[in-house]
Amino acid sequence: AHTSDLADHTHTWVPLPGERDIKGSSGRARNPSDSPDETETEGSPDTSDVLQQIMAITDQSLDEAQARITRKHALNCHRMKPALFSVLCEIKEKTVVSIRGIQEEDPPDAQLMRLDNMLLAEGVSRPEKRGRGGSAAVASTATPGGCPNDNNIEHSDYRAKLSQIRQIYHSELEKYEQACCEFTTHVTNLLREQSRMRPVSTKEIEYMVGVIHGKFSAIQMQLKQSTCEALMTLRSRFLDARRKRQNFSKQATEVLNEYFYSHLSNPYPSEEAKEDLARKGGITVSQVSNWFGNKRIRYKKNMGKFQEEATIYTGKSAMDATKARALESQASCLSMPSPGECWPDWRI
DNA sequence: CTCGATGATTTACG
DNA sequence: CGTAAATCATCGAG
Repeated sequence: AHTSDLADHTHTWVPLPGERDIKGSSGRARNPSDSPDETETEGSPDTSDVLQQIMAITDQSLDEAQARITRKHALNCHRMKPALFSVLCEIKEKTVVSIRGIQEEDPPDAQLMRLDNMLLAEGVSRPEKRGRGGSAAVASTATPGGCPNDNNIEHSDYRAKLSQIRQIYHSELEKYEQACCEFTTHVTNLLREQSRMRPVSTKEIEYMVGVIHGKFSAIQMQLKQSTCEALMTLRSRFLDARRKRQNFSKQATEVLNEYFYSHLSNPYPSEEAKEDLARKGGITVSQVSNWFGNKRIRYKKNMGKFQEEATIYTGKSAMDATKARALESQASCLSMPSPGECWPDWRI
């Protein structure tokens, strides 16, 4: 009888003779952690259209204004003009819609900051200057430039697409910035022009400029959102790809099995051994670790299944005669239900 | 398509 | 941290 007084919970996984494998009896409810909403929204489709329309309208307005410039001039020189102007001033003073409530725009700022942070974290955002919205607080956490601890070399594909996204992002951003400037100039000129006809204070012009900037920053936010979406799509796709499995090459399997079966008594390769195996097999160290983890557990679970494989690979490297005896004993208990002492005590 | 093999991920433990 | 164990998700042969 196994004196399993409080059978220590250590990982000495030598199965005791009497114990059967109680597999799967701890049925755990799987949590449906799937995110079924993988919306495939492509880039920023309509923003540039909108922008174009806005610009078109502006141009149109300007053209019309120019077309009627003669009439304006006539109006300007009309003798009643000063009187009318003052009347307008008077009216305006009475019905003054005070320009307040300019200071909203804060609620969406949280989201904007979130997006910005994400873009920054992903390296899409350059350390660009951003004046608006009081987001100056976010600064110094970002790694400036360097960031040499990027350990994954095999991400070149990912990086390529990332830089593509970044490029698109910046070109679009620049476009918007430029459009914003142009539009602002247009409006400013327009208002200045009209200020000769009706009372328009510089303060109001500034306000309008502020409004315009607000609108454009909203567009920018849309841009950022689109970029974030693209980013997330790319990332999820890439992570999925990482999860996607590709069988190792024959060479890798060979090398791994060779090590495993020639170190059956202690199949726990050291870090150096792992590196060596990784190099020989053309895989990464963590893949080696994964492989050994899987191999150990699966070998233990069903040793009979690996008999053939074992003989193959032990025959190959033939070196460890002392370890091979473990194999011999296993061969005798082929498909017997008591794998008991067949197990050497791995892990000393 | 099914189904076992298998690489990767997650969870829990010391 | 590294590992065991369970589980996921794909591969690949039939």
